[in-house]
Amino acid sequence: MRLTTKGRFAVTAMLDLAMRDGHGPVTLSGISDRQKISLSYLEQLFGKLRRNALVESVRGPGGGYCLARGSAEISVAQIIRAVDEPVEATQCGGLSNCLDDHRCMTHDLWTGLNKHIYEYLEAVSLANLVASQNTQTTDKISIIKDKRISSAAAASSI
Amino acid sequence: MRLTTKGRFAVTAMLDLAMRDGHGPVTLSGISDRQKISLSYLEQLFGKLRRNALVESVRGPGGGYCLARGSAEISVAQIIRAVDEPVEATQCGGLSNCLDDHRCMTHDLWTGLNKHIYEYLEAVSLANLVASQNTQTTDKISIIKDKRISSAAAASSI
DNA sequence: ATCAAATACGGCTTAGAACTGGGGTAAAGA
DNA sequence: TCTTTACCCCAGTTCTAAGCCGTATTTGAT
Repeated sequence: MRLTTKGRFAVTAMLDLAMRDGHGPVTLSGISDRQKISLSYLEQLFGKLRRNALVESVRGPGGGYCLARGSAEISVAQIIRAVDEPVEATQCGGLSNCLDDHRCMTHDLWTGLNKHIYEYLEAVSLANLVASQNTQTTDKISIIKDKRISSAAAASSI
Repeated sequence: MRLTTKGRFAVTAMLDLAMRDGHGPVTLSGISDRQKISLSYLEQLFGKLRRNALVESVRGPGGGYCLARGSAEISVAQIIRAVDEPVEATQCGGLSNCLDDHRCMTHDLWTGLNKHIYEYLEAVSLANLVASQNTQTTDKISIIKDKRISSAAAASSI
């Protein structure tokens, strides 16, 4: 699984949708204003999100986008997978044809890492994010504490 | 923290180094042959690794690169950080200037995610990888088992 | 002492991905 | 009919990924 700004933009936009869930369709220009993402880029991203059945669209005045399911049923992993078409992580290309020794030395490594990250992101739903958004104050305190502990790491803006 | 093929190439190359540690300098052209990474790209990557004090170079015939420390002292996170100069994950740019409500909605989200991934990669050293490389057979079995459990996820080559 | 080969080192160039911007068309409501 | 929206396409820009070539430096051979 790749982790780039593209996926983060998509998650940000979907979180914006989730926070307005139940109040009718949300327009892309609204998301563009609030989240400072260019409108045409949002159109491209939501094209993929729609084709992956994560959102539904309504045309015409008062139209926009809605979540295709409940926010608890949509994970961060699903969003990133929808917009970030997966590139082969290992050199072997597939799963089975890498039996010849060192050629796929790192196959196990990336398989394990991908699995770990994937499981973590799969466990985080939009509903989780909305909830943590609403308890922002207490969260921020705990995050500041964390930053102090691993200050060197945080400073380099990983 | 970004996760791209660039970082994976760097880890693969460093793992090649680690497996030959103690047998004198390792040439980039050797790594290029074994790992199928272009020589010029390796040169670029090792420039960064050297400037980040992860490897040491020896010029001239018989020269090459050695690990700057023991393989147990070098983590995957350090390698990725060395070659993948960090881009700002959040829109706020910094840490403190994002108090105005929804503008940095996703700040906490990415901070938490980055922390999680970083800690995982920080815990994996080159020595760990070399060790798992030597017990390859048993590892592969356990990985195959994992694949079966989350088969849908693995199939999409995350 | 000189030459040639091996190697690291650094600047330059190309391919592709990540965005940005604009135009036009279709649907739906006012 | 007019406006607002999604939807589609293409062209341009900027940045990263990846590859290429010239130069400096060391070593070994002559």
